[in-house]
Amino acid sequence: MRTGANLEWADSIEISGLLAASSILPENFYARPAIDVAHDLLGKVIVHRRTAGRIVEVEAYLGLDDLAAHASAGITDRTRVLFGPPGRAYVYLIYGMHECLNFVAEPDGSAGCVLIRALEPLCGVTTMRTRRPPARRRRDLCSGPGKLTAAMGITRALNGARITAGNLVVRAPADELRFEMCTSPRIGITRCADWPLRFYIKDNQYVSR
DNA sequence: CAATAGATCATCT
DNA sequence: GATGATCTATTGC
Repeated sequence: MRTGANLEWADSIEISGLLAASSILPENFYARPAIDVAHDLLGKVIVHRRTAGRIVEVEAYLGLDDLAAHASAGITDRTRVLFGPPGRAYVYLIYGMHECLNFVAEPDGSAGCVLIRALEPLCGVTTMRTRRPPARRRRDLCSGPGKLTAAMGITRALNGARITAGNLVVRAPADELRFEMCTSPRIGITRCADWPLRFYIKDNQYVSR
C-alpha cells in the first residue's frame, strides 16, 4: 500500500531522472516565427514545481495583423511582454478565473507567442490531482489551457519570467518520441477564426476536446 | 452522448 | 459596460 507521501517522493525521483536526460531550450529557440516555435514545442517537456508534462497541443498567436491575438492591440501594460525578448512566459487571466500559459516568441521588438493548450502528465501526477480535484481521469488533468496551469501551479506571478532558467523551464527530452502533427483552426476565438494555427499530436489522448 | 448556463474579473471601449 | 485564447455541472435526448 503506497501512501500519498510515498507517491510524492516517487514523483520527485521521476523528475530527477528527467532532468538528467534532457536539456533546457535556450533563448534562441524562441527567437523565431511563432508558427515555427509552436511546431517545435510539440513533444517538449514543461517543468514547474515538482510537476512535468509533455506538450501535446499548442496554438500560435501572431502580431498586429492577427486580430485574435492580444498583441494586435499594440503595446499596452498587458501586451508589453509579447513585444519584449523571447523565452519569457506570458500568463493572463481569462473569463475571470482561469490562467493561460504562453511562451513569447519572435526576436525582441516583434510580437508573437505560443499558447500551451494541453499536456500529457509525466511527473508529479499526485500533486496535479491535489491541485485539480475535479479531474477524475489522468487525461483530464492537463487537457486544456486552464487545466494545465492549475495542475502545474502556474499563475500570473510568472508573467514575464524567463523560461530558460529558474522554476519554470522547457526541456527537450533525450528520448523524444516520434509523432505526426495535425493542424486545425484555433479554439474559442471569433476573429481570424479560420486561420490554421492550432497544432497537436495526432491520436494523442491528452489533447483537449 | 450534445448542448447550455453560470461562475467571475482584468482589460479595453 | 462589454467582452473574453475556459471549465464544470446540469439538463435533456
